Amino acid sequence: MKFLDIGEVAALSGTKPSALRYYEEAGLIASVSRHGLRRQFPPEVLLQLKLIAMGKSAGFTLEEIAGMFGDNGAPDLPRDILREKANQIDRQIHELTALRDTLRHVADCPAPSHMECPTFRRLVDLAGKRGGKHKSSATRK
Amino acid sequence: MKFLDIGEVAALSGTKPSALRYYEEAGLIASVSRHGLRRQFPPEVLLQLKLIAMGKSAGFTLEEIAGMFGDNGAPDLPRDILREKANQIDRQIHELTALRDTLRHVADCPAPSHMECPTFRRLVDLAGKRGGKHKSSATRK
DNA sequence: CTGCCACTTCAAGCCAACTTGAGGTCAAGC
DNA sequence: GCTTGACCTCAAGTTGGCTTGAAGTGGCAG
Repeated sequence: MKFLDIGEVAALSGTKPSALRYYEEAGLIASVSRHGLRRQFPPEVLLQLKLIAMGKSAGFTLEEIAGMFGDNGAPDLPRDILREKANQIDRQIHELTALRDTLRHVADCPAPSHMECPTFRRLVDLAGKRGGKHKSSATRK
Repeated sequence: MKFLDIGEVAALSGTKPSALRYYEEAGLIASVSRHGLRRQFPPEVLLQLKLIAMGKSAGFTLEEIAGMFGDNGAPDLPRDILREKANQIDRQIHELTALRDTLRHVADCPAPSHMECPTFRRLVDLAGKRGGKHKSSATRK
């Protein structure tokens, strides 16, 4: 069994050792044993880290990510919850698409003030149209 | 001219007054005057807040967002920078799409361990393939 | 056997993005 | 003309996600 030192994982994944320890603490990854004091990570951890990176980039908190992928590293939840997460992400994709298109439009639109440009307004309107829950703004307390 | 009280803006946008003041402080939005002590916001601020929300959901910091949209509220940057931002977002959309598809696949795949499932691995691999800059992980100091 | 150096723990620090709280102001309705 | 309540300021607190620093440990090359 070829296990990995924290430094190797760091090098291979681009994640700093301190962050890796933090992730282990938070239950997102797990080392299988110790070699002396040193954590030994199974190679799968690299895949898990990729998933974690994806989740972060999706705007999920580490806690949400931890909930999304079980201790074993692979997604491990009731199917309908997974689907709900997927839909959440889908909504976000739509928002991002609108933002991307808005920026692209602005980069090409010759109008003096974008606020007046109907295309601009339509694009922006198009954004928020999706129910708008996620973990944002006005839902707390 | 019908200007808006901070409370009205809050109600209409779903952003708390404290956050609005914070945004003003940070230069993301601007009030046009005061009525007594009270900030008076132009209606455009609602559109700006939508753009800000989009930017946040895209994972940009407030500072980046402030840089993306000029004081006037509309995007206001050299075209190639706007295009670069748009491409950045595009990359993120690809990542999110991969994550969404991964979750959906897992929700439907009957394999006992996803780590073994080739479809799963392919989906995950598909994610990171895009150069991977953005403001993530291994770029700091 | 001796160092070296990559690791270890633990506490404290840091940044972003807000929120909370105390104490104050002021225009509008009664 | 007084109260009320939505606003104000400013300082401090909170949360998430790490990083940094000090002090210690232990496998392995020489």
